[in-house]
Amino acid sequence: MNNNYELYKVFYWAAKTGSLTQAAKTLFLTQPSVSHAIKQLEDSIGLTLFYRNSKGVALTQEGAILYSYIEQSHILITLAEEKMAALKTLESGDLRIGGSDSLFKHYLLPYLEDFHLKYPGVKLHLNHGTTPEVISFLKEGRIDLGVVRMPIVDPQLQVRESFLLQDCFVAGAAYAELKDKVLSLDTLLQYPVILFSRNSRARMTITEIFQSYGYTIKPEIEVGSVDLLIEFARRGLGISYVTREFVSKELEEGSLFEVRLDVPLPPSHVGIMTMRNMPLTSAAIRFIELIG
Amino acid sequence: MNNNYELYKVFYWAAKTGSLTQAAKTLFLTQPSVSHAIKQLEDSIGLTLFYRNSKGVALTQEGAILYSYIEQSHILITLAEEKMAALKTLESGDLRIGGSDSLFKHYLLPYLEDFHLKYPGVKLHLNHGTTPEVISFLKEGRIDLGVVRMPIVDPQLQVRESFLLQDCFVAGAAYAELKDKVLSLDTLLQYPVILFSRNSRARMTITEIFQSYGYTIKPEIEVGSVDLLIEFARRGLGISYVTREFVSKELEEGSLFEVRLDVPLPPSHVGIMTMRNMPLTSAAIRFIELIG
DNA sequence: ATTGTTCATAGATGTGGTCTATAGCTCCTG
DNA sequence: CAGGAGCTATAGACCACATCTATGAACAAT
Repeated sequence: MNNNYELYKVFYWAAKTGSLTQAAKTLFLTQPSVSHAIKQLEDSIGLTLFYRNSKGVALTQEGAILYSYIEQSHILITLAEEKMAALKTLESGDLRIGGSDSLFKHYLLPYLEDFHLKYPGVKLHLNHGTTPEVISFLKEGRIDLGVVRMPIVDPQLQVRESFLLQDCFVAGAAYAELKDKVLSLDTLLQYPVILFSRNSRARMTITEIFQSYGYTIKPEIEVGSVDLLIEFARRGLGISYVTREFVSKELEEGSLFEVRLDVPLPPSHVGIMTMRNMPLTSAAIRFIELIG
Repeated sequence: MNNNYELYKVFYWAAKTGSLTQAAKTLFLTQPSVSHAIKQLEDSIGLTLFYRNSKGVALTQEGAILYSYIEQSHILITLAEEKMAALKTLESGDLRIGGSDSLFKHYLLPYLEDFHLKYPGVKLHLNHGTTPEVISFLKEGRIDLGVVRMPIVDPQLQVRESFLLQDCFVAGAAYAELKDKVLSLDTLLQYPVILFSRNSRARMTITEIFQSYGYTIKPEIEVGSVDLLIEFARRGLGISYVTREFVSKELEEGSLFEVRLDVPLPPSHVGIMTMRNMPLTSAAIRFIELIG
């Protein structure tokens, strides 16, 4: 017995409606097709499943036993189809994003809020980590997409450039004398510099920039979060290297000002990473469109 | 979404084996057929279910959710098919028989034992009742077949003639003087007659026979079971009208003897009744063959 | 490089699911 | 009792579509 499952669908409706004619209407078939399908099923099983009379059909004992199984099976398939539809329309599902805390807080938050309002059925899972950690999350399949600073070079990953971010040095009132100056790199190095402690993209970038000009940047203070970078700068503990967009509020209100340099600091994109050649969930696709 | 269930079978095996090629082998298809089927399913659902690589396929998040449903569904269908096979081969099932106690005890018992030994997986359900009761059991679908005395005339029923039974009058030692005589009906009526009390086929038959000869038979004693008919005759309380085959033991051992009459008592068949135009279960078919 | 996997694609093929038409049956109704 | 209105079964025709063969492309391993 290696039946075409389609026959069970026909059987289900014939049994449920008690009529081959009704089943045919439900399935958009003709009555002879249904009659034929039922006969096929009966032949392959080797048992009579229905008795027929001029009012329709009724299950035999054995047909009723079969129905008790097929009914359950049909319910599951129906649930599955409903679930799939829900996943497709984002009434349901999961979206798992990896990234740094600061990107979540300063850059992704509005998008996350927006997405959650539009698709409240989709559960959001945020996993923070450094860029290499996020990449391994992706490769392990623990997240659907990663949001990190460019550049990323990994043949397994597909990276979409998103928002442009500009890092810069900022200071607070304690260094007000620098407000209208344009500093050279070696001048800057005479001031205490506050850098992000972890192996972040930004930390690597600024180190490389100084090296390319023949200097070595050594922070006076290292801190573990962007919030502390900002806070320390405000309190006059030094000059922090931060992403300008993350301190826009402080720059506006004047609690921080940008320390300009005589060399350009290259901007960097936020990259949306996904696994190359791996299909995305509907939720992930939609979220990336949203950021787009 | 109104999918061909057959696609889910292909999906199940592709997911389970993690390989379209393996799934194809399992399903006795070619790999392109499976590939095509999966694509069809994905298109109709509107979601990607697998990601493909050179090692095979793996479920996406959404595919995994679908699989969790389809797997259960598949298990149920497999169980259903196994159950059907068991029903067909009589490893499982039910056989519901209606009839009189005396027929069960004196006639069907060896067949029931035989059947039960051959097919221990089939549960036997015995429902006793008078002939009209058994007929309604049948029509209500509470039994698969009825075993009663012929003749039965009912257009809804199909009746197979089975064993031939011969009713006769028997007496015990108290009436030893009748042993070698051949009695006329009116002579017999001078003795106390013991008849079955209920509206049995045998009771009706003997009443009609006497009436056809112009006599009325009125029992001295009426009893409610064949066992009592036999017991009362043995104890000399009268002459019992019983089925000869049911007292064969007593006739052999001499505790009862047949009272011969000068008129023939017509034999009657045991009839196996089933509903006309209603398919029988495998168990019922097999049992009827066995009696055949 | 070469070989052996994998899945995808294109196009040919033919099977079998579906159709139309019709018959047979039962029940109901005027 | 004839006629109609349900129902299912059967026969035969047909064509859609599931499946096939052949091939390509990508990747892994040797």
